[in-house]
Amino acid sequence: MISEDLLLLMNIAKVQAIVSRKFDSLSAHGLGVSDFVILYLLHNAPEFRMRRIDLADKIGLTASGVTRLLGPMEKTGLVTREANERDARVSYVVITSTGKKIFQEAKVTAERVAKDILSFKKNKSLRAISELLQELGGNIQ
Amino acid sequence: MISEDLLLLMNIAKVQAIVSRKFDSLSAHGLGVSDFVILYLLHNAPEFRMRRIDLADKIGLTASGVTRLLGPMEKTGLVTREANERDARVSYVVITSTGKKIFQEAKVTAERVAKDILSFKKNKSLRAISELLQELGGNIQ
DNA sequence: AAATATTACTTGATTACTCAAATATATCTC
DNA sequence: GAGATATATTTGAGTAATCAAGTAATATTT
Repeated sequence: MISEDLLLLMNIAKVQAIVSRKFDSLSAHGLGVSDFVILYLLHNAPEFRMRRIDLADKIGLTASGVTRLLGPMEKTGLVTREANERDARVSYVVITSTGKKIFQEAKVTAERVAKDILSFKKNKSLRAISELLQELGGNIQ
Repeated sequence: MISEDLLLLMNIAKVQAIVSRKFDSLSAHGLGVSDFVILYLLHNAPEFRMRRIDLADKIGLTASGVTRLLGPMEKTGLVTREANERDARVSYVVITSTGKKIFQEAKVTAERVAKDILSFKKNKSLRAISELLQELGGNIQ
């Protein structure tokens, strides 16, 4: 009927939909999942800054999507904007100290959710992806 | 800094974002990814019909989301609505012959995209999920 | 150095969802 | 069999993204 490849990709989509709803608890910190990942990336970036385009690439969204996400984050003071002296097209995103603080707080929540989702994993070594997806609710066949 | 579990989930999100953009080619058939999956599930369901709630569960979305998706699909004649004689709360979704035809056409496209995305997989046996995600662009660290 | 192409980013219009609440029906409990 | 609870679905309001097109600056070609 349908290939294993296509099935796998449909199941990744399903798992992601389920998982992203579980991360709704990040909203207690005023963050969506993508906001959290952005803060994570900036927190680990050299000088706490990245170009928008590199951020987009790293997080797997389009430049447009990143622009939309950053708007509210600038407004609430999680990140700021800084120009590049050599190239006026570029504007860096920099995480603020508020951003770092919120990230640390949200990380606790996110880790708890992640642990909860993957709790069945225990000490077994890494399984094949389809088994993992199966256990995560990816059971389209 | 951050657990492997959380990293894994962030990478699933990233991969899904990348993959779903690649499936944009389904729009040539007037479908989004979720529309395609709905048609697939109905196509394989007994009597080509499912309750909305079961569809939601199977696809991994909320009942609300399913309602929103089905509206346009009813309008374009891919599916119809049928009542349950025993339980007036329930309305079945049934795939139409048009829906079946469009599904078969879209399946060709979807299979091509899936094959393209997973082409590197070749005949190797299933790899561990993080390696797979890595190859799919899930390289957040 | 002028013309062309490329890159970084933003914007307008749209889609695909979410949650919380509402509605309607069915099922349980006493 | 009346009242309380549970289930299936829809709706209102909002969020998180998309693409295509636009702007502005830089880099490349001629």
